[in-house]
Amino acid sequence: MITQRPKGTQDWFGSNMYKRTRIEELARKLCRTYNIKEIITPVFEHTVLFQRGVGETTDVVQKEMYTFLDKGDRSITLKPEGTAGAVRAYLENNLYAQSQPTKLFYVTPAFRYEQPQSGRLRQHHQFGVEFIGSKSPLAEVELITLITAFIDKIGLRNAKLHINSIGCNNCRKSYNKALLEYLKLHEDGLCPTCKERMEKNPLRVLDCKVPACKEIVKDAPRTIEYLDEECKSHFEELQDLLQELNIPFEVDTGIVRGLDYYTKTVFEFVNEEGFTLCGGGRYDNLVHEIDEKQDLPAVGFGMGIERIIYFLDRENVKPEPEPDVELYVGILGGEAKAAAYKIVNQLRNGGVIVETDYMDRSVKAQMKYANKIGAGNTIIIGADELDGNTALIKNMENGEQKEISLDKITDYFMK
RNA sequence: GUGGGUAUAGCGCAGUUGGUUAGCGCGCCAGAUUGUGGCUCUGGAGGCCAAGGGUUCGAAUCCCUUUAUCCACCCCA
Repeated sequence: MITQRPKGTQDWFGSNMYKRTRIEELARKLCRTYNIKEIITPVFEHTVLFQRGVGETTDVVQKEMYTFLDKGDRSITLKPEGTAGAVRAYLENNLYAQSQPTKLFYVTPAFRYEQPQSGRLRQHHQFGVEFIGSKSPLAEVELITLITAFIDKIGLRNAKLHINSIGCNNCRKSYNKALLEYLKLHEDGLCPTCKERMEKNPLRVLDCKVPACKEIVKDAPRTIEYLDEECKSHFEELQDLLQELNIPFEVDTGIVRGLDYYTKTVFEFVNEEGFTLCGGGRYDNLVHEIDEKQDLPAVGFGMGIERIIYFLDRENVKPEPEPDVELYVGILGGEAKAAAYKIVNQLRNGGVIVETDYMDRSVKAQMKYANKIGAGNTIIIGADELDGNTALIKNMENGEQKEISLDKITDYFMK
C-alpha cells in the first residue's frame, strides 16, 4: 500500500514524461508569439473562491472538490480548474490597473474527485489561457486560432471545433423563464437533484445524467433561441470572423459546459467520439463575481495535457524521440577514473550529451551499456590513452573507429 | 453513483476437468582466451500466484469477502 499511488493519479517518467515536456514547451513557445504571459498560482485556494467562481450548483463544486480544513481551520480546496485562481490573482495583484487586455497562460495540475477511466483522472494537468479585458469576439478568435495552431503543430488531425452561445445575464433571464416553464410541465419526471436545481439554476438541469431527465431535456428550449440583440450579433460576428479566417466549426446548441461562469460564447474541441480535448468560453461576469469593485469581460480555455497525449496515441502520432546520448566515455581502471571524469566534465561544459560508468564495469559490460542507452559514440579512457593523449572513438552505428586527440573531443561534436 | 473485465518474476503473458519442484518471452547479471557493443550459445538471480477466509487428502486453479486496477455509462479536461 505504501508503494501505491492514490487512485486516479499518475507518475510521470520516461517517454511519457518527455511527451508532456514537449507539449508544455510547445505551449510556451506558441504563447510567446501571441504575447501571452505565463502565470503560476497556488495549487490550493480558499474554498469560497471556487464556490463563488465555479458555481454552487455545479457538479464540480457539489461533489468533486478536494476540500479540507487546514490547521488554522481554514477551508481549503485543491484547484479543480485553472480559471478561478488566475482571475483571483489578476484581481489581487491589480493587473487590471495596467493597460488592457491582459493575456495569461498557465500549466497547472487540477483535482477532481471522479471515477477514473481512460482520459480521466483525479489529478490531471491543464494548459489554459485567460484573456481578460476584451469584449470583442476577436478575443474568442484569438484563443481559437491559438488552439488550432497548437493542435496542428502537435500533430493532431481529428479535433473539431464546436461552438455555441448561452447568452448573457439578460438573455438568461428570459431563457431561464422559458426553460423553467418547460421543466415545470415535466417536473414529476425529474430527479430530486434537478427539482432542486431547477429553481436555482435551471441551466444545470440540461446536463443531468439521469436518463429520465435527459429525455425531458431533449426537447427543452435552447439558449440560442433566446439571445438578445447584443449576444446575437456577438455570436454572429464570431462566426463571420471564423469563416473569414477559414477555421472550420460547427454550431452545437447542446454545449452548456459544466461551470457556471460562462456567458455568451462556449466552445469545445472534440474528436469523432465526442471526447473533449479542450473546452472554454467567455465569462463576462466572473471578475465582478469575485471582486464586486471590478467588472471586466474575459474569455478562456483549458486543455487537458493527458487528453492531448491520449489523442496523440489514439491517432498514432509518433512522438519526437528524446535526444540521444552523443558519447559514452568508458573508464578503464581505477587510476584513470579522475582523469576520465575530468574529460566527461569538459565535454558536458561544451554542451555534449555525455554518459559514463558509475558501476565499475568491465570494458565489455560498458560497451554493452553504451549500446543499450543508445549512445552515438563511445570512447574508452585508460592509462594508455592518458599517456598518449589519444583514444579511439567508435561510431556505434557502423562500428568505425577513429583515433582522436583527447583535447579535441569536444570539437568532434561541434558541427 | 451504476455496470463489466482483470490481478501469477522488473515488464508482457501461459498455467488443462484441482495433483507433487509454477513456466515462457523480453529485461537484468555473468561467461564463450587477456581492453570494445549489437547476432548467437551457455549459465545465474529473481514469485507469500493481490490480501484475508473457506471447501478439500491436496488450491494459482473452486467458493466468499476485501483491496487495487482497467473499461463503459455520465460528466468533463
